[in-house]
Amino acid sequence: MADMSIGQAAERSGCTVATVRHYEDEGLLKAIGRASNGRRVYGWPDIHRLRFVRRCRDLGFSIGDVRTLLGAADAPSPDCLAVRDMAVAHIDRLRLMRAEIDTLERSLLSLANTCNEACATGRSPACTIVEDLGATASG
Amino acid sequence: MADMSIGQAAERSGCTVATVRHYEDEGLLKAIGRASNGRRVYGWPDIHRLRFVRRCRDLGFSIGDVRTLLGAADAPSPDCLAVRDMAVAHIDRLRLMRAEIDTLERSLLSLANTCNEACATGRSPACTIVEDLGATASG
DNA sequence: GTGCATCCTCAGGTAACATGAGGATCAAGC
DNA sequence: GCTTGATCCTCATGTTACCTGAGGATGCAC
Repeated sequence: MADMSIGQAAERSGCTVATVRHYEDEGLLKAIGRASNGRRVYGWPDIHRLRFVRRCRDLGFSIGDVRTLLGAADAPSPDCLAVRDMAVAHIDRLRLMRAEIDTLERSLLSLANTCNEACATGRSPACTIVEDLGATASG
Repeated sequence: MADMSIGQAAERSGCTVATVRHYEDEGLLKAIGRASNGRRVYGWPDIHRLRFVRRCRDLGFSIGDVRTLLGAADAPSPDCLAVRDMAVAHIDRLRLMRAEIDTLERSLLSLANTCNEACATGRSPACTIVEDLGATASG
């Protein structure tokens, strides 16, 4: 069950083959073995590491973040506090993103309503949606 | 007051100089005049167009979207319904993004709590945040 | 006339992979 | 043994929306 191909490693870690190679290029994996024919050989520890990276990326961490997290996880006594701090910092980033999204949604809704009211049955010269899009204000 | 340099155009449209040139390269601006010394010359219509593009980008539309929007706006009788449809479609995208952010935030919060509870006073071998990050589950 | 700011045109970098070229190898079926 | 299709390899380029820098010309103030 050990000694998997890159295709199997990709499937079992939830990555694409290209992504697995990319993570290796980025130095996120420990030395990957090669068979005599030159093909990469993966074991379960590699699969777990790939899943870790994949999950961190899904959580929105950058490759650089993951490098740091792996460094913390690889340490003799993992620095959980550093990991928690990165998580907390990332939560703050997510909240900012959500606030921006909320603002954008309100702007777009009022924009769309401009058209809904003026053009209930079709195009109307009274619709100002195009001009509104060009307005200077920031919403 | 007309005949502005690219620097002035950038300042008045809320873009950087590089971005103004980029939008021109992307074909989002109508033909920009040149002075005898080869420098670009902008008028107010160009500034308005730049603001339009900038605002659309801030609203999250891609350059391709903006191209479509400009096409609609440039038409003899602007197709406001097409513009509204793009706005509505974009609102849907924003809502999906927000849902993902909410999920990520919950994951990260429970992750951080793992550490908060186990390591109130410092690192603790009881903290599972590092292993939790590597967990397979997606929720 | 001496600087410094601004402008010009390429060219290459950024993030995180995806895609494709061109070629080798493997496993299955006949 | 041979063909066929899937998988693998490396290397190069594409994607998005710009940013940064090289190398050089110009404009404006003192």
